[in-house]
Amino acid sequence: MIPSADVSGDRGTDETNLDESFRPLPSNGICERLGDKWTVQVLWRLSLADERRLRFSALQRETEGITQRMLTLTLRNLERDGLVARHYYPEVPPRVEYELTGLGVGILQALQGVNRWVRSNMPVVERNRRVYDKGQECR
Amino acid sequence: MIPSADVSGDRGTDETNLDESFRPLPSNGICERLGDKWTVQVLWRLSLADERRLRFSALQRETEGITQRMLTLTLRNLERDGLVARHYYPEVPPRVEYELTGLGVGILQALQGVNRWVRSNMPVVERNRRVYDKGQECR
DNA sequence: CCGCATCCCAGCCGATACTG
DNA sequence: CAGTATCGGCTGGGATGCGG
Repeated sequence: MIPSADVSGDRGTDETNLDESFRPLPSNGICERLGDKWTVQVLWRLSLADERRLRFSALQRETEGITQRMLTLTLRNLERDGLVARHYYPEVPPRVEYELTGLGVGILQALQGVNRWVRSNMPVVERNRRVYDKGQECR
Repeated sequence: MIPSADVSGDRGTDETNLDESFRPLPSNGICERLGDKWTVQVLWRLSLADERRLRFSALQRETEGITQRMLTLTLRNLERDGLVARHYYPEVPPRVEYELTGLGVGILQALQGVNRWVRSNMPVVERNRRVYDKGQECR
């Protein structure tokens, strides 16, 4: 479904504007991860932490609505990708802390563009949706 | 009939580095859309088109592996959000063309950061995954 | 040519209960 | 405290067929 494996990072010298600047598609690979329900939220929470590390329970408390199961799964995937580091302290009771890696910080920075776009344009999109739905309902 | 070009770019005063710069979370809203399997691919294909408009069939041909059903649904959602404009010509046989709106171009630009990140860092992530999986299999 | 309707399955994700 | 295990619902999305 995508020949994703051979990206051979040939430096990102170019672009900022449209036209010829899109060579590869941003899709798939990481984007699957980012598409997961909780991934971005969790990364974001980690980036906001006063201390750079957060305990599992703190992370759950601060991530509105996430279940223990999903937090575990999300963190496992992020750890596997190398975006988050897990620190395990075999005490009693056990303590586990998570922190962003350099890679994790990088992807959050890469998401800033989307973040800004959403902040300025989400209201427009929502209006568009209402208008569209309005137009549909009387058929 | 399209609210296209009003990407009122309200200045990008802030950011570039982490710490205090993340106020709102990028999650949800549009991100649900972007998380859909085909959304980004389709937007990307539209941006690559020599002519700014593409017929449904052309879009399907150029989007590797998408089904008719999913292309229809994806385009409907993008149209609803105002990211894509639909042009219907009631000929026989019918012809329908799609093109990016200003909003659609804008979100693609916003995705450039992610695009670049993926290009430079995806190989690292894939290596991380292999290492992690290696470490897991012998338990 | 374009797209809707139907059927159906895989997997995500939530709820809940159990361990070290 | 920080998981793991299990069950089950819901929905995204593929396959196929029909209709204007």
